[in-house]
Amino acid sequence: MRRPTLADVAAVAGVSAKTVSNVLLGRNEVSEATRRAVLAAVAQSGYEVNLAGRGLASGRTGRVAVVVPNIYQPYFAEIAERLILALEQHGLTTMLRIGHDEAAEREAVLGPRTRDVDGVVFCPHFVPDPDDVATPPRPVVQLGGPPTPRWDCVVMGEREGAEAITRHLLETGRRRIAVVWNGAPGATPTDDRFAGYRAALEAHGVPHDPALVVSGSDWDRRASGYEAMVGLLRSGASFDAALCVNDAIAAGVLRALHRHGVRVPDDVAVTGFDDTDESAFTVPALSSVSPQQEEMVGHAVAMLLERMAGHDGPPREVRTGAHVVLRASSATS
Amino acid sequence: MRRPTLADVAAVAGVSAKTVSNVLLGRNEVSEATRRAVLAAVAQSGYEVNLAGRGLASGRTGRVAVVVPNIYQPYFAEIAERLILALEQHGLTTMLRIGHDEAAEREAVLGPRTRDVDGVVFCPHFVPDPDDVATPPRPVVQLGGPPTPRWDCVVMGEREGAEAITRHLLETGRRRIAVVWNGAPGATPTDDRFAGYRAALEAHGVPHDPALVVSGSDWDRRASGYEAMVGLLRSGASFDAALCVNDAIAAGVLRALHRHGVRVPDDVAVTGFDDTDESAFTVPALSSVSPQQEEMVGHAVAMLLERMAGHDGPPREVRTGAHVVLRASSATS
DNA sequence: CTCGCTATTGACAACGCTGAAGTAACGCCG
DNA sequence: CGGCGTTACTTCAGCGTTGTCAATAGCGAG
Repeated sequence: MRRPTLADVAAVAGVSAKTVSNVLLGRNEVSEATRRAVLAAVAQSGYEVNLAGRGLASGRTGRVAVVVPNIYQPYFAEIAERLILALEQHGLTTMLRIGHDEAAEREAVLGPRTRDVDGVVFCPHFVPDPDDVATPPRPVVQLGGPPTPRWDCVVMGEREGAEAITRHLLETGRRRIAVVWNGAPGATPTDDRFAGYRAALEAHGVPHDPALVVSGSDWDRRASGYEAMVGLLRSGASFDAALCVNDAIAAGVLRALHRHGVRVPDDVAVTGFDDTDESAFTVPALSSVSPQQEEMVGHAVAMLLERMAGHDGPPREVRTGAHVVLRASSATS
Repeated sequence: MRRPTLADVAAVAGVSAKTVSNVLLGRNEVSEATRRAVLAAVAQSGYEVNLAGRGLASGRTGRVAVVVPNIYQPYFAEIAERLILALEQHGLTTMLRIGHDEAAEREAVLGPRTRDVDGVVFCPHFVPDPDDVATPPRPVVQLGGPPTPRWDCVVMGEREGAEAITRHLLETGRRRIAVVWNGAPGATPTDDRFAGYRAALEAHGVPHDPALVVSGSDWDRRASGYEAMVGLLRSGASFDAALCVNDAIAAGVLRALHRHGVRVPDDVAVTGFDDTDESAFTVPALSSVSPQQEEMVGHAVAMLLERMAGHDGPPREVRTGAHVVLRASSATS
């Protein structure tokens, strides 16, 4: 049995195909009586629009690409899930693209393989080279990371959040704060967090010791935090806190400290970032910085919809907040 | 500047649009010289196929829906990520659908909103009612959960894995094994795991105590495991092991035990399931059952591709293995 | 009663691509 | 050398929808 088309519905309702189309598109130039008749015919025949046909005729696809570095990290998984659901609310389907490495990420945002989408929401892991970034062929909204003046950006309070949690460490008496990062600061989307850390140190007149900055080989994996912390312990450096770039890294750090008999928070306070579901369940529970994901996603979707509707102003930047969530891992020693 | 079409490429190459199409589709009725000329013209003009047009003409979309209950759980996140990448290898793009609740899951697999896809890969969380399940309007491959005789299934060794890890607990002297589940056994896709547990008990002549079976309110969240274990502790039941339905639940259980001063593994051994990235980083590290995800995904994609290519045999069932990974949480007390 | 306006609806032509079917040109065989 | 199968390509129609614009009806004003 053939899938019903507009023409079939039209025949049932006794109107033209175009009128059915108008009803389904919510055009207002349809009388109430016709609308009802058409909707009844649609329901009766089980009609569902064919997106290929619509796409061809209208030039829009009803699809949006969401580009994230991965989804094994709860932070990105949550973002992606929220985006999928929010976009679905607006009748848009999501094409999830994984920007594993720099090339994949670039390709997903700018390249032709992400074809036939009306827009892109982009959570960067690599920092796009500003000179290199061509104007994308469709609306792009960036979520997180340092803002690019190339397209609309939603920025969480990365700097503020990092500054606040560092301040918390300083105020509870920590002075030698190790930094466990996901790459050399200066080339990651988390540079703003690092800047926040530096600012807090400075405000407290505590010198920054580069020897306390470490990073693992594989960004964002728990194993990477573990490895980095083991390296730091072996180096013999002394420290009384570990500021981790995110919760996954912090989980690895906690494990490394536990394994080496370092007590948390008694000997070393540990903090994470992102306040993922996991942070409440590590042992001890992890202090973290909570971004306002709901709000971030809302802004991103709103801006993308505006752009897709034709808004053509200059790139915008929306800032959302972040607040510190204190748990046992950074309690006063 | 208008996006180039087949006709534009054809003009450059000096052939008909259909010939360009043939080249791009890999049809073999094209001479080598023409093929080269066409490919050069494609490269020169920066042509990219318009999927709406292709879809309309060919009746296929090049899209596949992947339905998972959520992606905040690392297990499903990994599955989804692997599927996306594997399907991409075959030129298919993925529409990720979240089957939050029973209705959403049902709708995503069978319903019309998952429209315009050539096939579906489905990771069940709810058990579809066999009588209720209509024949889906497109190929479906199920990944995990109890197999349905309705479509192709890839089953991991759920029963065997659960039996093996329960046996391990029994062999290391545990006798009162609490079961922390994600719902009442009998109505979840993890029933096979429960059956494995029962089988192991029986083989060892250990009686099953229903009082030791608990489950939290919100399946699969760490908080749910925490809550369930707190309840069990309060009940005053005595037990020397906790068999958890998955790693997330186990993480919550570990936390609850830690909080109540119960030593793991000395007083109580804890085991998880799925061997997610997290399991190596809990304190203590979590024994778990590792499914062979790579293999599962490979089978699923292969079967789906066959179906999409028109294979029309009866539903098939592929079984993959599972093996126990021992870590500190279940070491001999 | 007629004109002109608005509100509603319809006819038609795309949109870009591929399947089916057709057409040359070529080589091979009897 | 004519017929025939094969190869390499082309022509044509149509997939299901929407944008454009024309057509019609209804209605109030003059």
